[in-house]
Amino acid sequence: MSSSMAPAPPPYAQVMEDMEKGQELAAKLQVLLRDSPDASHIVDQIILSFARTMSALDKAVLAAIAGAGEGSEVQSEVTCAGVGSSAGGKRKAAAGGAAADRRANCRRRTQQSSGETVILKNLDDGQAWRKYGQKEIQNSKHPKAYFRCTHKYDQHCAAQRQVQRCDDDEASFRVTYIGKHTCRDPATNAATHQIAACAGDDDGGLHAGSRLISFGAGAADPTASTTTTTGTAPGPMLQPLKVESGVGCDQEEVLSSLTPGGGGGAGAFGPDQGDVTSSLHWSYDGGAGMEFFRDDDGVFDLDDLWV
DNA sequence: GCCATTTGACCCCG
DNA sequence: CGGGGTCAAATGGC
Repeated sequence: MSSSMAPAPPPYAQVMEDMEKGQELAAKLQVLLRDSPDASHIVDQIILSFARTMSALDKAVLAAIAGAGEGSEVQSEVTCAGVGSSAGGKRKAAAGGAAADRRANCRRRTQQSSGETVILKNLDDGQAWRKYGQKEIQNSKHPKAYFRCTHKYDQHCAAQRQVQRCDDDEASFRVTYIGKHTCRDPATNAATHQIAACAGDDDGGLHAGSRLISFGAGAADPTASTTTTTGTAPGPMLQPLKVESGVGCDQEEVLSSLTPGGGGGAGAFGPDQGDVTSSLHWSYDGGAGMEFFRDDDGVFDLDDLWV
């Protein structure tokens, strides 16, 4: 967030300033509430919301300044889309030796270029993530875990996130969000419903329906894969949940059905890993007014700001 | 049996 | 060439 972004119009500066202030205050609040896992978690969410909003706003402004044109493709989405990748493309060339370049056409995202990085103590953000990889990172003590939206194929949701435990603060995680959720996850809604219960629950949050994992408090390794299965789509059939008008928060019917089976997760693994597939809580409606900053297609209603 | 996680291999980019 | 991101077979829980 370079404050030297000269052309930033007043409204933008104003918003950013307020956001930063809010984030700052939230951070302070977190210190005061560190005794309460629940409260701490909520503050995490608040901080995350601020971060995301600022990032989104920042990008939107940059794009606008760049010249209404497209050009600004900061990252070249990993699009292997059609190339029978996930569908039937089994790999297994290693053994044989015939390195079938199944990914020849796949383009990798340029580094972790764009994405909103935030430091969190809790990893559940209300979204359903599925871990697809983990890597030891060169200058880091902890590995980085890679997640994609559970509905990546279901609903073509491009959201991804990378989680890595901070080197200096073992209790915190550096979470990078890449892409936006374009899916409509039932679990999220259910979660929204649950949060209330969780909040008042002193049990640490681990509840029947809502698998809330509360980190922070216990010194226990937060990284342990407390697999929270998500209320993923019950079957191979993808439900027609996609919102059409894109507008509005996707919170309507609250389903109470959580994951049928799933779960799993090999129990054996050595090192730590900042992972945890989350599945509950609220979706970002908390920020109320913030919702209008983000749109389902990376299109921001700047008009409202530029006035 | 289904599905999420684990983990090593593969591949692209700097 | 090495690091980092992704894939997919294997593994294991429910």
